Amino acid sequence: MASTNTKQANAVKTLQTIQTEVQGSNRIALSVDCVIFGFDENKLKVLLIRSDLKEYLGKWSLLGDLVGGNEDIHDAAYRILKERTGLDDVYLEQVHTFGTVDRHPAGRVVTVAYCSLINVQHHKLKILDNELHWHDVKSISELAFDHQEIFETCYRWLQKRIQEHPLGFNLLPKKFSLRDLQNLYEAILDTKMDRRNFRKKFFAMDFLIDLDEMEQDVPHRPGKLYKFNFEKYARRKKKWVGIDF
Amino acid sequence: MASTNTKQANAVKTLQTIQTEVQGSNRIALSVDCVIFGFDENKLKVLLIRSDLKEYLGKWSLLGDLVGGNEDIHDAAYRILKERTGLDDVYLEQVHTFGTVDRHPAGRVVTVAYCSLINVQHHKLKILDNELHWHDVKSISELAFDHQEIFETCYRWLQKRIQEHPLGFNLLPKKFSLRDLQNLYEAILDTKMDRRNFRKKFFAMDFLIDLDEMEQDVPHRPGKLYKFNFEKYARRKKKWVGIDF
DNA sequence: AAAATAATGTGTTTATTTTACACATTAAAA
DNA sequence: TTTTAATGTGTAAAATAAACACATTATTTT
Repeated sequence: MASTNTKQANAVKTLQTIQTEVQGSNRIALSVDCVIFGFDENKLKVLLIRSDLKEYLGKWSLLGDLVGGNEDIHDAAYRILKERTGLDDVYLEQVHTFGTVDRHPAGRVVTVAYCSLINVQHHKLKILDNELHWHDVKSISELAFDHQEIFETCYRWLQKRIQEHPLGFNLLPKKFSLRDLQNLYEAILDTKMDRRNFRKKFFAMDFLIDLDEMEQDVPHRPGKLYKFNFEKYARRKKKWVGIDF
Repeated sequence: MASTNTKQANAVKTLQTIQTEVQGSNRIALSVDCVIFGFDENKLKVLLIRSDLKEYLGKWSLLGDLVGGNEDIHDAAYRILKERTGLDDVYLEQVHTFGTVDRHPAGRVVTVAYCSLINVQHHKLKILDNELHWHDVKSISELAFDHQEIFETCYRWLQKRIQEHPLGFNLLPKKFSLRDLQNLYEAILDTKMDRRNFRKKFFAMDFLIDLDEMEQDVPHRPGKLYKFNFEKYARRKKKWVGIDF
């Protein structure tokens, strides 16, 4: 609870003083953990790796690594993604920082959780590591460290976020049908929606571009393909006040 | 961009190996910065302190401190609040972590930003530090370090958050009038609202308890006083899906 | 004491958004 | 050719949000 270095709270400090503190004994290992979501076979997946630690053998864990002393935390997250998935043009967003004292058996490690959404099809071409596995989010349990908590925080974040921002399209191929899109939302939110109202809603938003193409090789009547108009979305006038607890 | 310690990505590591890394050279100073909001004279305020650093003399900065090597980051945030405001039963929530390499002149310091909402009346009794000042959020500029960016991130967070959660009541006295509440929302969201619709909305939510008391010492017809029913709010059934970009 | 003032407190109408719901169409499969 | 299982579309009802005006009350002013 107590830190050693600021009981005389308001004395004016010199850069010298601060430097001493910053280089002092209470420096902490900082890591980044990535919760990498994918969407495959109409199920929401998360990419896990068998724990690095022999002590956690058999447990799955998030993809993480220490942040370099000279490395931006955001860069660290991208580095991990690149190393693990081979992808470098991915959606990535910081979610939360976990800083309890005993969360890591090796010592004090504070970790910053990032969420990433990737296109599994795209990724499959590059995956090469059989310690990695796409897990169905519905059957996640008993992760190593506090990764269960981190995962749950990120999953809740995704559920909320996807309702307010067009993140989900990062999980789909560039061209998708409205059924694909609805399956995605239903999988992430774990609910069923009315097909007609769902379509009406997205058409009304007017961010979908009709590609005048049809699905190929589907075992039923093919649906039309669309892509998301990110440019138009960026230019939207954002709606504002609406109190709703 | 590169860290030294995980190029052989998938080798199984022992606790020993990890410990070496965790105690290694890339440990980082971690700090917490608190964006403390208050509401006074119908204006949203933020509590700032003259920079600790002589080098930043004249600049205002957020209230922060290094996190102790054995201190939970959340505890660190509470500690700072307690030290600076004398208050310990405050609303506090983590917002974002800022981790660019050069954000602090004294060396590598990654900082976790927390937002706090406090009751200024309550706080005034305990304030004792004339290096501290409540600034109107509308006239914030040129803060020390990257605190301008941190502040703006937290302010946007508050604007969004207050529309979805009953945070705002932490800024008001326990007993408040509906006019107080509307003034609060108008100040935070920087907008005007229709009084009748505002009241209708909050009454419909049914989380306000009518105290059967009136305002005292106001230079006009006194309004009724209410308090927020946090217990009932906690038991609400939360509404769910509603896609709206 | 009366009149003027400046706020509180309330209700209705309209527009918008959301929900519920059913049938025709198309391509693949049988 | 028939069957099947999906796509594609429209409308009515309900709920929510927005626009809007007047009576009431306590204070202040005259």
